[in-house]
Parts: sequence; structure tokens; C-alpha cells
Amino acid sequence: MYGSYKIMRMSHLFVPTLKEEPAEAVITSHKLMIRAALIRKLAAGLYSYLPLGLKVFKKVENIIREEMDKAGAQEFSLPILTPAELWQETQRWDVFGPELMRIRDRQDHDFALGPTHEEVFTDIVRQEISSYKQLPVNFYQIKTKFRDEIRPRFGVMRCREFTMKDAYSFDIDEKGLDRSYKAMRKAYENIFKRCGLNTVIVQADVGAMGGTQSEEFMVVSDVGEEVLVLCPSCGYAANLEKAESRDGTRPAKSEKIAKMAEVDTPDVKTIEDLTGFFKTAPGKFIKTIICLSDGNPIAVLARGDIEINETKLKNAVQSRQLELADEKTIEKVTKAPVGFAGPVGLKNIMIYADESVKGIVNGITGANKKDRHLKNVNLDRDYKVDKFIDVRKAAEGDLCAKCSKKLSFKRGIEVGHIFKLGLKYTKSMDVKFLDKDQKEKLPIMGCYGIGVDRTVAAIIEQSSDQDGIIWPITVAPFEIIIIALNVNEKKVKDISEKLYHNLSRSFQVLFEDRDLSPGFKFKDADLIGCPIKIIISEKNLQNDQVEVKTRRTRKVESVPLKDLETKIKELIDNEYKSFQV
RNA sequence: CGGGAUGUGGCGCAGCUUGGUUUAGCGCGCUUGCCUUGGGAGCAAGAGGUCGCGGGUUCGAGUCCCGCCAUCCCGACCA
Repeated sequence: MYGSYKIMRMSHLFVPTLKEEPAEAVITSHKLMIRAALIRKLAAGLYSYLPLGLKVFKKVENIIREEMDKAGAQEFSLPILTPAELWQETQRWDVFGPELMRIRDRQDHDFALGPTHEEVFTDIVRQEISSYKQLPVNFYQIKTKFRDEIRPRFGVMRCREFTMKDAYSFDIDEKGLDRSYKAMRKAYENIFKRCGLNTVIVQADVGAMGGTQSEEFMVVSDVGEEVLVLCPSCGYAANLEKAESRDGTRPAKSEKIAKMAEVDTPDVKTIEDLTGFFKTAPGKFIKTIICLSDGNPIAVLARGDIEINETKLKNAVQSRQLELADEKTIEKVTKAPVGFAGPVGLKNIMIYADESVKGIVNGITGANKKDRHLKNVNLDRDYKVDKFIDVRKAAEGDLCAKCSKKLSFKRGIEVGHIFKLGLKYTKSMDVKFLDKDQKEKLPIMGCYGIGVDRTVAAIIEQSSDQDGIIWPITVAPFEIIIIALNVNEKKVKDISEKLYHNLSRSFQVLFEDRDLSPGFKFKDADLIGCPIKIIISEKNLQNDQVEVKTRRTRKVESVPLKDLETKIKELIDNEYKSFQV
């Protein structure tokens, strides 16, 4: 439990709850955050926190802070406004593109509103750290970030202005980075457990930043923006970008290799067209995609029934920028209009192929001529592949690459991301320290982020019912709500006041003291979702009792006044226990 | 940026197809009074809207046309 709480009465607190669902919200957490008066929208992707929302937000923040400190990280506060020069040093002034919010001052100096703070922290290390004796360090802050999102979405889930806890570790060597990374991984597990969140840790692609390892903390949810590939059998977990998988289809019956032949296929272009035309399963086709890798055309083959994972492809061909080729390029490379590309006779271009192509016997593919396809095409006899790569996009029905059991697919909300960054920033910003062996070296970095707003939303996604939010006690705006049923009854009013003052000494108590109908107050209380409700009515007071009801279980109990404090303490202690780390 | 939808008192919506019975309406909320107190009470009386903005058509536009803006959804995008 943290700190002493200011006295709070519903009659005083600004909690403009809504009976009706706001039209602009689609997902549960967004609807409830508005209805329970946690947030209000200012503009697309910009939200104001109201007093109740802020209380929750601060609790989450505080849990993060405590666990970060416990893990040995040190809190900073860096400016949001950051000079362009710093971003130019690492090329990110350009790389970040339009997502970076830019601003110019009256002297015409360029600045960015920080979307993340690698450069600024690295700059501090560059200036202040010169010896291995000062390392390792892990610096963090909990700060407002700005990203000009192409599409803000789902309330606080994807915003243009949001709060992120970002941490950066600097180590002497790989071993040290491993230690820092593991410490953060553990801290994250603690943080999410304490927030009452069930998370799954998935492997993620390291992306263009060239790190070595990256994992995401995901909250499984249908409204998640990422697809997770999970193996229920061995525990393998990765996001779709990263996921490896194996073919789950039965191998085709062995077939005699037949003679290659050209077929007239007027206007038959897509795999769908082709399966109809040839009356064959999509697995029979050799899909040929022409891409531009850093401006150079390459051909990528895959079996007709699988999709290509662009991230895997990008990594496999070591491309910085990869895109589908435009029509002109395709016509130039294949000498045919779009839709008739094939590997046979394709020249002056690297031909990559997914492993899935290996098993195709007597395949069908484009003839590199308008309205013509080839059938009975076979690897090595009819065409060559320069390099086999794994670009299979995992799909329903695929098997786990590790244990060959069937994979399961779920969606998830990314609440945290940990990352072994390597030397990317220390190198480009020329950060050096003198090691024990008297040699100059680059510190090796890790970075670790948590979306604070998103974490709050995810908690609600995971914990609510038809009546409203069910807060885990660790992040609840108040631990207890005392409802005085009829404040016009002197006895009810007096005893409620007394209990409120007494309990406020040990707990965070919200006092529902408004002169409203009981139903109204119950509904509001459920919406707001405080874990424990104490109901004081004239009826029960006749027996010197009050009612205690828990939000989660809806269990009600009549408790004699004299036992109340003990009972409440017991209940609350129990609640906290289930979120202990 | 492409596709779709929406914009009418604080909130949720109807009215628009077929322009004039509309003085723009309903529910919630709000104000005042009475009444009521175990699951968003009741009665009565009120306040509150240049119908997103601009232009056009018309004798007449919330309603039709054009343009713009905003919001939401899908997609693209997202170290």
C-alpha cells in the first residue's frame, strides 16, 4: 500500500461517469475508461487523464518505478524537446520519417519531440563515462513520448502522445549485457504480475537496428494489434514477424516426373485464378514474387499455398529496404506482364526460394510470357535456385519448428519490449570507455520499454465485466468504497462518516456520500471498480452490522461493526497477496 | 495515403431517401419544487441547438449538389 491518501468523497471528487457507451469507442477498455471517467479525448490520439484515471496511472507508474529501482536501474528525467543534431548523428532524423514530431524554434533550429530516448541517454554516457569502473549502468525514465502515428487507435492503446518507461543499459561486454537483459526481463515479469496482468513473453524480430535478441511482453487479447504464434506443447512463443514454423500439410503422393510443357492461360494470374483453371490445389504452384531489395530486383519463390513473411525475407536477403517491385520492373525482369512470372529461364537476377519449394514435383508456374504458364516444372532440371531461405509466414495448421506439434495463433497487446541493442548507438555516436586492458571500447547497449497507458488499458481488457472495471487491488484508484445508502438518515450518515475517517487511516477509501438513489450509487461503484465495497444501510445498522462485498467475486457478507476493521484488513491483505512477487 | 462510415443541445440517437406540418424532435443528463431511498426512482415546471465549416441550387435547405474539416473502423505503416 502506498502513502497516505487524501480524504475523498464522491460528492467532491470529479468523476463524470457515463451511463451510455460513447460512440467513438469500440473496444472494452476504451469504452470503460471513458464511462468510468478515467480519461477524456482531446483530439485523435490525445487523451486527458481525469483524477480517477490519474490515480490508476500513478499506481502503475509506481509499480514500474519500484521494480526498476529494485533491479538497480536509476531514474532520470530528460527533456522531451531534443535537438535535431543528436538525431542526425544516428541517421534517425531521416530514418524515423514522418512519425518523428518536429518543431522549429524562433532561431530556426530544428528539434524533435522525443519518440524514444536512445540518443539522449547515450549522449549522457558519452560525456560522463570514460572508464570500465563506471560500468555497467542502467538508466531509465518514465516520460511522455510523441509519435505521429499513422493511425491512432483504440483510445489510449495507440496514441500520438503517451507515457513510456524507457530504460537503457550500458555494459562492458556481451556477458554484462546478458546480465542486464535478464535483470530487466525479471523486473518486467514482476511489474506485470503486480499489475495483475497475465503476460506471455514472445520472441520478436530485432529489426533494422541490428540487435541480437528481442522479446515482447504480450497480453493475450482479441483486440491486440499483433499476432502471436504459440506452441501449447513446448512453450515456443514468437510474434508473427519472427515465428518459425513447419509445414503441416501431408506430403503429396509420389509422382513420376513429367515433361515440362507450356499451357495457354489467358488472363489467369493469381493463385486463385490458377487453382480454378488447373483444378489443382494451391500447393502445386510455384509462386514467383519480384521484389526490390535496396533498389535491386530479386526473385523470391514460394509454394502457392504459403504466404511470404516480409520481415523474414528482409532479414534473409539482408536488405535495408524491401518492397514489392513495381509493374515496370516486373515487366523488365520477366519480359511479361504482371502475373506470369516464373523461375524457368529467369536471368540476371538472384533467385531465392523458400524451403517449401523443394517438395514441389511437376509444379505449375508462370512462363514469363503473356498468358502462358508452364506445367510439370521441376527443380534443378528446369530451373535453379541461388539460395534457399526460410520466408514462410506461419499460418493456421503449421507445426512448431521445435517440437512439431500444432501451433496456436492468438492476438496480443504489446505492453513491454526488451531488446539487446548492441553497438548501434554507441558506435554511431562514438561513445568510448577505457577498459581494464587499457584499450578503448564501445559500451554495449540494451533497451527496455513499457507502455504505461497501454498497460492500464490492457488491465481493463483483462479484468472487467458487464457492470464495469474490476481493478486488481494493486492498481485500483481506491481500495475501498464506502456507500452510505441513505445519507439523509442521521444514523447511517454518522456511522458512515466515522467508519470513513477510521478506515482512511489505514486504507485508501472513497466515500460515496451523495444524496442519490441506491441503484445509482451501486452502478457507479461497479463501473469504477474498487475491489471492496462497504454498504451501510439503516436495516443492517439495527443489528450493528454493515455489508462487505468484493467486486471480483460479488461475495457479500454481513459484518458486525466491531469486527469490521479486522475483516477489511484480512480481505485487503489477501487481495494483495495474490499479486505479490 | 487507399477503402468504408459518421458529424443534429453535455452524452446517446431520430429526422435527410421524397426540400415547405419543424416553431428541429426523443431518451439520458442538467436546473427548480414536491416526493422517494437495496441496483442508474416518480410527478410537475424549466434551461439548453446559427443541424461540423464554406460555397452553390431553390421562392424556401438539417434535408439536394460541390469543396473542406473532424472523428471512428478496415488496410497500408509501426527500431
